[in-house]
Amino acid sequence: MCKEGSFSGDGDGKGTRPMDPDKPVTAAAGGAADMIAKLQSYKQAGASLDNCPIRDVLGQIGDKWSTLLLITLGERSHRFGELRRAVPDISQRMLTQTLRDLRRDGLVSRHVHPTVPPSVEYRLTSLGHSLLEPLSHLTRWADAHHPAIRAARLAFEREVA
Amino acid sequence: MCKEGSFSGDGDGKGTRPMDPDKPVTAAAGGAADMIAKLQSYKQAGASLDNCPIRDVLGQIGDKWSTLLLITLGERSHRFGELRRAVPDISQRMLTQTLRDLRRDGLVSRHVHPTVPPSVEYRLTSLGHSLLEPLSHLTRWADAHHPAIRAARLAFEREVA
DNA sequence: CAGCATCCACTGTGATACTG
DNA sequence: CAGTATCACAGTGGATGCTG
Repeated sequence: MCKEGSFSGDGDGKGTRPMDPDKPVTAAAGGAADMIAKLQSYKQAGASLDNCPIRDVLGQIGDKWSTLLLITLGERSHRFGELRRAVPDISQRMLTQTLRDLRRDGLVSRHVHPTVPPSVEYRLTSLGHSLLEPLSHLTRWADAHHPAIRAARLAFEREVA
Repeated sequence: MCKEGSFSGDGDGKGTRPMDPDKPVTAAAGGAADMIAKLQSYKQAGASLDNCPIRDVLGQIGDKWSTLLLITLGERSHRFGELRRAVPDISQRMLTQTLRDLRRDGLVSRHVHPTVPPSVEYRLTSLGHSLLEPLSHLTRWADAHHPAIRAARLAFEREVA
């Protein structure tokens, strides 16, 4: 299993970057190599990769609604109903549940205003906010390469057919 | 692209974003704001967010095995059996299926060597390789903040109890 | 308004056995 | 070796109705 306090097995420190917000993106290959090396160390550390950070985080934000809510809350804090309207095709069940999971992981905080019609405000915690930046790299990639992916899918369909 | 940052000058009445004092959002806002603006434009473009790039990509790499395989293949190309050994707890069914999906999206290519015992080599395409970099930002974040997340989960458990 | 409870369909995942 | 096929099951997500 994964280690507790020190997440990187390496002692050289090249893998431990303490979330500098304006880190240069130039660490392209470096970042990837880092990631690969990290994975290797996980494999050696524990037999199971089930609870390694990568899985843990991706399992969460990889679900259907988390990122959408995270980004929406990244704009500004929203009330429950606002979120429903902001993400129209989410069911109220999933909104509640996803918010709960996000809250559970410390990414979102919940603030109840004791008014007569209850009013609950959700907003990103600092942790949640810090996730937006790495997430944006991914969404930027997704955006940039989405046409390529769709093209690949079409090509694949033809290929199999 | 991404010029539609209209929300930045929001000027809405509640523009006062009560921010956690320990986390200035300044630097992260660059990429993140872009992402937020993009989401806004998606919402306006189509009624459904189902097929927006973010969902499309995250839905793929958010599954249980894709990232693991992507990173593993990022190290070097692997044969089928090598991948099984490299990711011990994947079932052969899921390995096949995930590889197929990855291939479908043009992230991985498949090369059959017509030897007597069939030998198939999988490797990242350039598209797949390009995904490694943004992905590494996320894994780095995951790694760095995993303790915080686990702490939040523990705190949450206590809180509800 | 915000949220919970229930029922239900679909999909992702795994175990096992079989094939080219 | 590199798959495919079948079955079984758990988790996810949607629809609906109810509550404080």
